[in-house]
Amino acid sequence: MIDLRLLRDDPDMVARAYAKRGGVEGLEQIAELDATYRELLGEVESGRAEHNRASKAIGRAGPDERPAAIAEAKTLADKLKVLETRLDHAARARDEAAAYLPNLPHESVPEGLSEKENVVDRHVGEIPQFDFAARDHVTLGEQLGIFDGDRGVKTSGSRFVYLTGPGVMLELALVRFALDSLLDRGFKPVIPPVLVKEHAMFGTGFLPADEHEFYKSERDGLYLTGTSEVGLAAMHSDEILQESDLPLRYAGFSSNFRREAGTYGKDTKGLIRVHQFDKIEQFSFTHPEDSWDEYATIRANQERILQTLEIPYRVVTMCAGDLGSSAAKKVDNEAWLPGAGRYLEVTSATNATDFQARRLKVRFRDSDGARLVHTLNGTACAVGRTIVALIENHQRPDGSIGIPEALRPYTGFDEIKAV
RNA sequence: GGUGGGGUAGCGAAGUGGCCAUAACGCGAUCGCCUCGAAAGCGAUUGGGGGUUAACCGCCCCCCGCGGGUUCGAAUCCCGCCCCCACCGCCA
Repeated sequence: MIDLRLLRDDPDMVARAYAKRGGVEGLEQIAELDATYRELLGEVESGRAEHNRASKAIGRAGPDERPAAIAEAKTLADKLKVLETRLDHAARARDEAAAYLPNLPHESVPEGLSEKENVVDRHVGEIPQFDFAARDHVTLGEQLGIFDGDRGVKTSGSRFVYLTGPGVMLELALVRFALDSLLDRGFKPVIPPVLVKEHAMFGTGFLPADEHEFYKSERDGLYLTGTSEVGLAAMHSDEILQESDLPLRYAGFSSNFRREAGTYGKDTKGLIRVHQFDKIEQFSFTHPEDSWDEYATIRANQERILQTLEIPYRVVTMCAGDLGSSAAKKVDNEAWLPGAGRYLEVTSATNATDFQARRLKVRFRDSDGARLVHTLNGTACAVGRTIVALIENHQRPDGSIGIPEALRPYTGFDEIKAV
């Protein structure tokens, strides 16, 4: 949710900002709905004031004045009821329309309407030069018993896998490694609920826009989250935090569930695009003035993890048209996959500014009263895709995988032997 | 799932149809007085959202778990839901 006052005070600025993302439909209507709402609100409020006065007068009235006073108050009450119904409709119409408005892109976000216009900023790390034909992660993974895709399909359908043997050890090692690299930087580990109420999905901006992306338990009215961001963001909903407690930093670990609707035929094998995967996620609640510094912190953590794992990657800034609904800015790191011969998104960092905070009502108190915080999220380690990048980049001619130095204390072994 | 009790400010808690909503009372917090300093004591202050305003002041509206209803008027009465506590049942 954006601040509708912005739309009220400077509609051109808002329209220009949205035009950068490809425009939004019905911006003028929303402005009109808002104006109608406020006009009605004024009428209702003065109606209520009048009625309150009449009503209170009854309490003080003597027995003979009472019937007349009651009759007068009743007339006012009836009139009010009609107005209040209209106000109610107006508020609903405005809020429903406004709920679809995405965040305003930050000025540093490049122009562009499709992912083709995302900007590659930098390349980091050595691309490995193999003197043998590099295998892709599907071949390596099934050969080495890291995962079992066929049985995943048997049990749960396509895009489900069993992670097995060394795959499990690798996952647990990566999780603990990523967690450790955040703990000493003030991130508190959290395993959030992955089944959440509608308000959490709405508050993070995944609803109403991306409904089709998520599994839902209709019977209980709960959604399976596609990222621990949801549980972490909602953790402080309806709270007023202490200014001195900011930034609040969390390292969330959870399984994530995505329906991957509309991706039929894309990455159907292996760990790249699955309905269920585990991930360590950074999430920060910050003072609004500090959120871009925090953004840099989160991104630095992401890059450090990739570098430490000796995975080459490039940094891609999303253009305005490719931003998620809550994002003012989004930057991805894409790992190079020597086997597949392409780059793969392995991390993503978003500054949602006050967009989620407004919907979730997460505020802090300073001398001006309660103000909205900013929220940010960024992958620390998406386990499945990191395993993909890791094994493709650290494969050896004989089909074994070398474990990067920094991960060995966590795996307890320094290679996955060829079989 | 059943029965009983409960959800009011940062916390505890009073209030069972108007004179009780910034809301009694107590605690905590902040500021001031006192003090060399502190404690004690005394005094003051101490919620959120919204409208009006260029902004401030002011004025007004809304908020007693959530949503409906009854009434001129609801924290208070009625209905539904959620959550907490206790016991029972069921399950690990």
